[in-house]
Amino acid sequence: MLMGEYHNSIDDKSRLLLPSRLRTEVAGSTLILTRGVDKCLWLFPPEEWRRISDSIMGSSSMFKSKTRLLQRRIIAPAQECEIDKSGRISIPPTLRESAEMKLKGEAVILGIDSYMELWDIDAYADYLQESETDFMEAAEELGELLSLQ
Amino acid sequence: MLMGEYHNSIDDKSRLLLPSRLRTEVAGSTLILTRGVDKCLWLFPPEEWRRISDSIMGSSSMFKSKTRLLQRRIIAPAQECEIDKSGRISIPPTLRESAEMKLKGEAVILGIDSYMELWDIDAYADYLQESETDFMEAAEELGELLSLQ
DNA sequence: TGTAAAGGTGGGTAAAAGTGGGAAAATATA
DNA sequence: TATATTTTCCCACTTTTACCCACCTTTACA
Repeated sequence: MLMGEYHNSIDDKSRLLLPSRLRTEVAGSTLILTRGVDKCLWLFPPEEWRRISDSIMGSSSMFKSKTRLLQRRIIAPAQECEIDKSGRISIPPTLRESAEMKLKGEAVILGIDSYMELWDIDAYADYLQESETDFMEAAEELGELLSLQ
Repeated sequence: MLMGEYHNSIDDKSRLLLPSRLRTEVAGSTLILTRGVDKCLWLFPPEEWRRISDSIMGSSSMFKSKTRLLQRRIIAPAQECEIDKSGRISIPPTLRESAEMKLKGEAVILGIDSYMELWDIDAYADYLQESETDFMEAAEELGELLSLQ
């Protein structure tokens, strides 16, 4: 299970080192990188990506507007990427820019169960701050849910 | 499977380079270009185009107004186009203008499973912004779908 | 605390991808 | 038929990417 929050920097060739703790959790050297919901990138092992993309593509038609939205925001931006011999992935410029990640900038890498999230460090700080109230609410709801069990 | 979001520019001869990653996925050098739903162009491999056009023409009659609309918006504007030796297609001016794409302007190329979408970069940014709320909704629904599996 | 191994960083180089533009061919115009 | 305009084809140049290797830093352990 992927876990952990790490801060690594993107080099001037748009490469990002994946922490070795996370690397050992994913089987092969191929991952799927795409735009996430919110201002971040998602990084999936291939089988996990297949689950997501199948459920978007499966029940859908290019003639439905919600399908097209999901296809354009999630499916289309996706890229296969290889982990190089030093454990880095190379982030295509279009994807990097969509998450406001800068060359030579600090990135946050989150391990979340079966996938990873990549954030620009400032964008992530902003996100956490903006959503503090929502987080408190969510925590309350979770508390109620748990006390019922 | 076609995947990826790319930004290339249209040159002053109305030519657009198709990213090599997408080119390798389509078999031949002939593609069908037509107007898409929303302010974009659709680019199909011939067999995929046949599927779409058959399904529009098949279930329909020229004496139904909605059929005529689909025929006029999707079927009629379609053009065959060839990929040249440098991997570019030449976009006919009428189609280019229907998607607000400018000479020497930046275009967004989306790979979506079995076809491609072409957008003017500003028009695409506008589209994404306008549909942000819908996207969040669609993402929530997708989340519920996935958690049931 | 020395040494080896693993983890992390930077950069050089060759190949591939992308860009622009000239010349020839085709089409249109006078 | 001569001239102008557009389109197509091709070539050369520039930029980007992929791949590799060397080295520096941290960690683990004797």
